Amino acid sequence: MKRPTIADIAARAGVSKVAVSYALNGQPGVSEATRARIVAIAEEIGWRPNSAARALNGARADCVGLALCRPARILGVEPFFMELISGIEGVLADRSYALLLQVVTDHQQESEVYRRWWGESRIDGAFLVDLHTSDTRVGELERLGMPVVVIGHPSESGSLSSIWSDDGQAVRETVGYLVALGHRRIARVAGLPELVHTAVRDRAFAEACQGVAEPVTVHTDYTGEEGARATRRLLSSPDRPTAIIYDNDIMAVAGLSVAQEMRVEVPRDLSVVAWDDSPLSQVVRPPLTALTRDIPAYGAHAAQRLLALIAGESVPPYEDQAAALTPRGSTGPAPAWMSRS
Amino acid sequence: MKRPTIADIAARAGVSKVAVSYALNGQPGVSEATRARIVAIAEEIGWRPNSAARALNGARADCVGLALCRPARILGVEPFFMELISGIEGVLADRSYALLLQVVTDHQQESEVYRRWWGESRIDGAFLVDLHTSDTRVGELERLGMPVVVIGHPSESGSLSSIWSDDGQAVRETVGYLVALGHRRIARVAGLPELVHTAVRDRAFAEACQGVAEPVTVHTDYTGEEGARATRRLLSSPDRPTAIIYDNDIMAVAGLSVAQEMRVEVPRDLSVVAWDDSPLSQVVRPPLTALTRDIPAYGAHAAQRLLALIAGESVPPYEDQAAALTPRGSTGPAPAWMSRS
DNA sequence: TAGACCTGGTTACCCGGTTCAGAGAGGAAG
DNA sequence: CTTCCTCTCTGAACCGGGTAACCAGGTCTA
Repeated sequence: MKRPTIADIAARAGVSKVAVSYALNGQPGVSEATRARIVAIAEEIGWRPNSAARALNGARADCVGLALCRPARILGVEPFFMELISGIEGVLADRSYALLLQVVTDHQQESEVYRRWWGESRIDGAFLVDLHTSDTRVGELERLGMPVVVIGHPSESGSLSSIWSDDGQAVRETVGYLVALGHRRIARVAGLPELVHTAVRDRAFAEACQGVAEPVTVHTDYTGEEGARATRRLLSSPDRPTAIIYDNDIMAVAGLSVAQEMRVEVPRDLSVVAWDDSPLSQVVRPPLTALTRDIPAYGAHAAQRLLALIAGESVPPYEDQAAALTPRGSTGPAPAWMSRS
Repeated sequence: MKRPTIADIAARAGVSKVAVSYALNGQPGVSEATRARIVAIAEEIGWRPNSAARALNGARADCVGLALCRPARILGVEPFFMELISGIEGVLADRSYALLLQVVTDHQQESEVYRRWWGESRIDGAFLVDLHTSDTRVGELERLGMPVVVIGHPSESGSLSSIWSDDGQAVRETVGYLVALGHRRIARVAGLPELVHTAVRDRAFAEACQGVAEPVTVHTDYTGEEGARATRRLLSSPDRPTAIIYDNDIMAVAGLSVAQEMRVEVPRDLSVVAWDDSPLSQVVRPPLTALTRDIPAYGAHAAQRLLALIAGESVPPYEDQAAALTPRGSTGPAPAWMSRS
């Protein structure tokens, strides 16, 4: 049971291969009657174009690539990537584009994967995520000449097209809110320091606190364990913070547990803010005040841009909506003892 | 800057295309000296085989497919799939296999995606997950004649190869443990009832409780909200359960919050068990007793089997390790008032 | 009535790599 | 000195589509 080809259809319809090709691609050159006959036969024998044969003629691969360079244990925990992927998928599926995915262990391997996929014409373009400061991948991808959309800050994307959201804005909004509530010692449990968006948040955080609050930033690897450890250390310090901003929700939840374990009541003694909202933020007690972003939409925009790029359009950097603060039960006025200190 | 082809290499080396093909594929038919020269040139100009051209000759696509049929919001929350995928990736990456991923909205679309990928010879095989009772996809895939590994119970996999783990065993172990702790009213907040593994757990749960405890099962859609609602209802009933088993960890965490909100202390008044362990289970307070499975390993085994199947080997159904109970702080002896009831 | 122009179809060749049937060259055996 | 074999290497065909160029016949226009 071989796969049917256009030659089979041509034989059945009593026309040449070319007529079949034109008919099935909606090109002019065949009568409507013949076209209908050919389409009916194709339908009947379940013909599908062989993507390899098409690709050979320089056609699109109808596929884009994404290599993820994070350890599996973090990937599994952070909803961010799955949400991003499902957003990307939503757009790709409409255009029958597929997503080629590979988990890699380091940047060198990641560049190699992209080079291979592109070299083998398996993909028409790719996404680049988790930008590092002075990222080697940017240069490599620029050299390939492949359409790429960087999901990250344009300042580090070189000549590649990028999509980003203003994390600084979100930081300022959050700090402003906490300061208004009377908080003067605010800590941030941040993610990996080598990531560009961590650096952006770090800087914005320091600036936003300038003159109104004492900022403390602790870097972690995004896992709950490190989030818990950082929280324990922060809450044990003599001038402990009255508010903590966590760079993801899993760490915020971990921090919340540590606070409970240390008899620090949230939000009475400590306010907690989580970056990136997920159902998780809402099921814990108290529900977490969170920086909400529509991540699937973010992915969808990135996908649209990549497809436009592949179609040959020029795509300027695009700033997506910044995360917005969604106040819930985990934040409140700074504790009274603050004034005494 | 066109991609180099074997013709370019042939021209440079002063030999025919055929010699180049043989040389680069390690086939006999060229002298070692020529081979070395050709390989060196290929290396130098950065040649990569065009996968399309290879596929055209009936070669493998070096790619397998996975279509996920779950709403995005659930995908993002459940670590299961990301962990499964990273396990699959680990094996695929070693053999330079890629994973083609698509999120679909229903089974019909899913079958269509597989049919297209296979028809277009984009993939050499696929995984099938989230089996339903009397699943239409099984028949469709059998008809395609494509190598498929079903991640689910063999009884519903038809003639397709399958990999599964004995959820019944895990249920029995958990119920036995709870009964030994004195629990007599045990509830289960289960997942989607149409999924085969939910049905398997349902049955095993009913059987395990036979004669030793009163089982109650509530079905949900795996989200925290429904988990919370189910918990609220269970804890409000006059003969409320003293232990609840949740089908995933997000619902268990939600349930834990509901218990706290209702002043039901865990584990004093209520024991909680989560199915599938994740860092999340360990960061909440108290840490959750969980049914631990090595999901990445599960995915890895599935991938190995699929590759074997593609290689033409016959692959019998494979039973992976059952989930093992990892007791933590959320389970304890049944409350004293139990004896009065 | 001749030339230009559509219509519906064909032939020929390309894409990049694989495979198969030989063709020379060189060496060993008879 | 043949004959035969082996080792290298090549030309041609092929995989399944796409595309350019062309051609026969009918229609329109000058």
